[in-house]
Amino acid sequence: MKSKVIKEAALKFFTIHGYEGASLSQIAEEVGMKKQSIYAHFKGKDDLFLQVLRDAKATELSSKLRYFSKIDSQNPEKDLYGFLQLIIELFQKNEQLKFWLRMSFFPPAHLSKAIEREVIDIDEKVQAILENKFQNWINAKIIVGDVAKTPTFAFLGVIDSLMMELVYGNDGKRLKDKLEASWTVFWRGISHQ
Amino acid sequence: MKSKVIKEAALKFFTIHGYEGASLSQIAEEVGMKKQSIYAHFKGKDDLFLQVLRDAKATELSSKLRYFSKIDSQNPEKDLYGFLQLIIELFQKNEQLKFWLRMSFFPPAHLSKAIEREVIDIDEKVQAILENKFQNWINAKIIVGDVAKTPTFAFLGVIDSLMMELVYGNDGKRLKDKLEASWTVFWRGISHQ
DNA sequence: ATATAACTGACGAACGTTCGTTAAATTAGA
DNA sequence: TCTAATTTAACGAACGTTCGTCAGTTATAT
Repeated sequence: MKSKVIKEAALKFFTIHGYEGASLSQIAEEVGMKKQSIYAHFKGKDDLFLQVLRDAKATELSSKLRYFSKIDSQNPEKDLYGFLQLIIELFQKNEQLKFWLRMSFFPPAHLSKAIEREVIDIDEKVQAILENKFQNWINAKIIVGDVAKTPTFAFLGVIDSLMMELVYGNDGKRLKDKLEASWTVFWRGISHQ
Repeated sequence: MKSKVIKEAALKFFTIHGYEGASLSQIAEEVGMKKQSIYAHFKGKDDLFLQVLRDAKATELSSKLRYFSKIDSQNPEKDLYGFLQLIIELFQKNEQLKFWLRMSFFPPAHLSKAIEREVIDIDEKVQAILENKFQNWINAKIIVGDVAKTPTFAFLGVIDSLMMELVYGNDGKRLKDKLEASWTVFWRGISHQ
């Protein structure tokens, strides 16, 4: 109960200030208690951080898996663009994806190994799903190409650029323009014409 | 002279640990002196950081401008792919681009405004150059499209995804694969066929 | 001799963490 | 059901350490 509130505050400050920049006293103050009281719920700063990390991972993974299981996979144009919109939605609905992104690329040094493991775990799962779907679309001659790896990696690149735009600031116009441009060129690049 | 060595050490630790995670004593030890001696060269941590930031900005901007002034702009396939390779080279030659990337997206909170100004400054310059070149290529019917903004933003997206891959780790194979995939799809997406 | 750059020493503040204590909530036994 | 024992969650105080910073002093070099 209370530990959930602490984790929410921790998520916020870890996201804004990073691991080193976020202090337990800040987090505790946000919740309305003293920093010592955090130790009644967590073994220390690392423990708190890793629990926040694993929560964020679980949220992100389940969101993506749910999306892939929901779609019928017969219309790549709709399915893939919908996936990009899902990411935008995830980013704006909660802070977990932004936290995840920050820690994926700039982890606290003494926890980088543990973080890397979690990141690779998600990345491989998503990549495998996408590669499978692209292979089916190629076989069905819905999109062009011979190996599924090319559109998969290119699409992962579109996702990366979208996330960079999301984290960059909240210029909604610019986000929309860049997404539209990347998507237009990407789709033209993998579809028959 | 010595302040250059200090800035190099500072660049290293700011890049690895971020502003809050990097300490003056670490930096001084790397150089072989006491942290108090840094104050003979810089007014404080912020001053050191901002000078490192502006050095990184200058390096990045001049590298990119030099590239654009060097090419003949008659062969977009070669020019654009060459620009991507320039970025890889910049990333591996010095740490400044990685530092720049980290601080662009996750700046220390109390300096975020000053950093944002510098980032926008570079971004706008590069974007303007690219947009101009793309417009010329469109007019010469070398690439498809009606408005230059679309390929420009899409290419900026490819750059973003490339940088994410560069910062992600040093799996050279994966970097090569993702770059090749993104480039293949991007080029097919903007070229006649 | 003057200026520059390094040093030692010390400062207040903040950090994460541990301790012992208190008060409230929960459980156990009669 | 009433009481006693236990657990939980918060607290103030303090720990040792590190942080960035400043003042005064010594060494180096022009």
